[in-house]
Amino acid sequence: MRRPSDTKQRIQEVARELFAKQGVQRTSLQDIADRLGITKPALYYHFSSREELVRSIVQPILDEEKAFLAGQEALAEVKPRALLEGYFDFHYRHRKEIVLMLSELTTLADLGVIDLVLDWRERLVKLLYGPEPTLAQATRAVIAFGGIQDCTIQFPDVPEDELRRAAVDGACAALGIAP
Amino acid sequence: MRRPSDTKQRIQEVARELFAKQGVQRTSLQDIADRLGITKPALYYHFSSREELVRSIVQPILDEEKAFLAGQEALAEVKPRALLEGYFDFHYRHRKEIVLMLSELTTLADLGVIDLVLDWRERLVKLLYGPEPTLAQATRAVIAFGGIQDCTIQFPDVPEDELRRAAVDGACAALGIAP
DNA sequence: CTATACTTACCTATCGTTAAGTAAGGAGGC
DNA sequence: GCCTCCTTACTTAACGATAGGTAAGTATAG
Repeated sequence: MRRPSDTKQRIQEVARELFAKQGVQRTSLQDIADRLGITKPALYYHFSSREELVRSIVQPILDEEKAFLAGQEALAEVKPRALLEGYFDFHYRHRKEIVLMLSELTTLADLGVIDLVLDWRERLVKLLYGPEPTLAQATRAVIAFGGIQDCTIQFPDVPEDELRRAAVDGACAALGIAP
Repeated sequence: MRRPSDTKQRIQEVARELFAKQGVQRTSLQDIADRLGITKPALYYHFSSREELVRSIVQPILDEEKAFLAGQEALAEVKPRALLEGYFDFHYRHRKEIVLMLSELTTLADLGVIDLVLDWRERLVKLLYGPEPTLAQATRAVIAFGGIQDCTIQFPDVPEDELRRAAVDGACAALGIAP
């Protein structure tokens, strides 16, 4: 037996980097292989297809968001500020991958990302305002959650703690609840 | 002489539709030509390249946003609510094209769209809070403007007037100003 | 006759993917 | 210590499909 290599992880790192920089669609397997100093078919030793490589990067994040939502829904009572903070933390942690997901939604349509994102928004609103929110409530929620997400992307140089406070305060103001 | 045709406009209509539905990158010239019942090289009679076709759809919107911002900056005094309403109207009017721009930012990197969008955000913040906004002010602005944009995309079935009131009210709340 | 608005045929480049071959190196028998 | 075997981790070569793009020819209407 030969000892295992860390090539699979390195492929994912390079893919993440290139996907974020130049887009999923515009990144060819050749680009990734060149960057690693290996050949294109070598990628097929580690991933059965290009799609599997993309999925291996995106899927864990989708699963984590799913788990976060399920956890919040299981609570007897939702605390809005805690929900917003959890939402911020998740999006801050994965901001790079989230940028690439948002900036190429159509590419990831095969993975069902679009429907998932729409579904999340709906469930988040319901967590705050119950099953039949008014238009005013729904718009406030879109502004608050969308705004938090935007903030994690928009201010790369601000320390996490400081940004979390500012973003969650802003979201609270949009929702009309005490910070 | 033969009379001019409206084919050029029809190409743009079909392109807009397909770009929005399946993405810019995933839409080939063949797709567009097939949909119109003409051949691929016929597109080259009306547009010198694929990129020129894409640009012909995106550029007018970029120009309009630029003009909107310049107009607001030329005002002696900026009225926040009026700024938010103007921002809403612009984004509502072009929401289809804006979806395709946002959902494929990397594809449009050649057109400089990413830098433009970042520049706009900066100028919008400065319109509200002057040249050196605090972090709290900058995050509020991102939440407010990003939120308005999200609302124009998120609620396709809500009448424009109703949505404008709800979205702008929500943005005002995020900014902490009277609706 | 001439400009318009195409079509037909074809080019080259690149894509994801596969088949087949190979160097490296630990495991097990002797 | 050495040989054999098998797995790991690749490489080389090539495939078919499809992309954007071009050159040359043609039907139509003023």
